[in-house]
Amino acid sequence: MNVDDTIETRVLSAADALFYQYGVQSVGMDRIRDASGVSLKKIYQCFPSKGALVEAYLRRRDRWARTALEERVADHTDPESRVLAVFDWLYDWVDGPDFHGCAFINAFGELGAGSQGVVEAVREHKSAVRTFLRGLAFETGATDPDWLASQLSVLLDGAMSNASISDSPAPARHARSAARTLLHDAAVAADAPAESAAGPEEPPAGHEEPAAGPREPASTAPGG
Amino acid sequence: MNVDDTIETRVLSAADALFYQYGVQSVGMDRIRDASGVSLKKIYQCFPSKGALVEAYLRRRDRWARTALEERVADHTDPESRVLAVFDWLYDWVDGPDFHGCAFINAFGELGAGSQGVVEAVREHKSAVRTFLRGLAFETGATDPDWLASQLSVLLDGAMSNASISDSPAPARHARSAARTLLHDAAVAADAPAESAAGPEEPPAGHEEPAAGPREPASTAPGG
DNA sequence: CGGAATCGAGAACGAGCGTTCTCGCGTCCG
DNA sequence: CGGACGCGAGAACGCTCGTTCTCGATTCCG
Repeated sequence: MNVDDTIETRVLSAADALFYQYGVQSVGMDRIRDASGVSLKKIYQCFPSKGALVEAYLRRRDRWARTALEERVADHTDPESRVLAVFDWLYDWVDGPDFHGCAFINAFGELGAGSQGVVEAVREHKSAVRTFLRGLAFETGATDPDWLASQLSVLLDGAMSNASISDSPAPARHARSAARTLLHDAAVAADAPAESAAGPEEPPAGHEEPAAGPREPASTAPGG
Repeated sequence: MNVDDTIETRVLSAADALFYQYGVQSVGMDRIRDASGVSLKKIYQCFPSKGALVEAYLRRRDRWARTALEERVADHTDPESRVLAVFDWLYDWVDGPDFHGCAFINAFGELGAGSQGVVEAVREHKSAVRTFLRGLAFETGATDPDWLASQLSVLLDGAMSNASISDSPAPARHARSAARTLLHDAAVAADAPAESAAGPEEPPAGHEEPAAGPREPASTAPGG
């Protein structure tokens, strides 16, 4: 169907579908051969090892997600709508039949402590998304676009995990409404920086430190 | 050292440390035998298969996280402080040297589509945490404690993922500040339900629907 | 003391996987 | 026409892993 129907593309498409649905370690090269119709010999000519194929899979996902995000955001001009468009895109993706969580979070959890290339690809993707969010946050005139972008990034990842586990798109809505509240709060703080809306003990600027208690979870953790 | 030093406990402790740090599929039973000092024969007497050991590991993590959360929250009486204590606990955990993300998200991503027991354990844990959050949200007098609890759950999971990937405890702070904003917003909405603080087009109650665009991500997705 | 049960260490077994090699078969250039 | 090359299908190899079996050694109870 596609004009770009090279061997590399066919292998990558099959690997993407299988890796994303079943996980990397559960999918063998023979399954990729069966799904792509490309012999093992040619697969290993394009990708010298399974690890290289995994990294190419992640880079492909990164390109896809970034362009999809940018296209979806480009439909809006209002800064708030542009931010919320991210979460609308998330909803549509999460609501689709073949959503299985964030491929990068999954790959990191599965192979994190053992594959340098995977760690790099995951970090690159997440930091690219956050950079993109930072630009959107800056457009809204938020007082601290970096902080707001980090919060939005937390919402994005959390919504993907929650949606995958609960098998429901509702977390995308929860994240969207939370994002809207954060946007309004940042805008309110930018309009009236002298005082926040509520809270009897509130430093006017900056984000206060967490009160680090004496507990050390590692000592009582099961992993200790 | 521990009084409860049964064979089962020693096996579970070793399995917990290894599964959590390296992932389930990357750890073989021989490594658990070496780490626990319990022979394979006795391990298989306690746990009839590796899958059973994995499920016991997840249940143990569930008990640990729930009791740690409850203890930490019990130190506070103010409803807002009780909610924020959850994120302070998260910060301490995430900041520890042996934090490797959420064991349940990791296990689900790794084994999700293939192990019924794992899926059940993960869903039980996540729904238990959300029930706990719902109780805290109810105490704050929020208009929609269910919705607020879902938002907090998204923040929790997102902060764990972000912290694990970025290898930094900062996402816990981002989540905490976002949680505080959401709390204040919910309280404001409860105090003055007629009108929200900002936004020219705002339904006063309920959470609006996302504008589902004509795009279908599955068609342009790499997995399609 | 004696036999029976238990135990730990490790071999064994079967399966799966990543990667490479073999072997026919078709194809293309001289 | 002919030989060298490329190709796909699949076997083969080496490794790992989950699970079970073997085999001495130890221990426990009558």
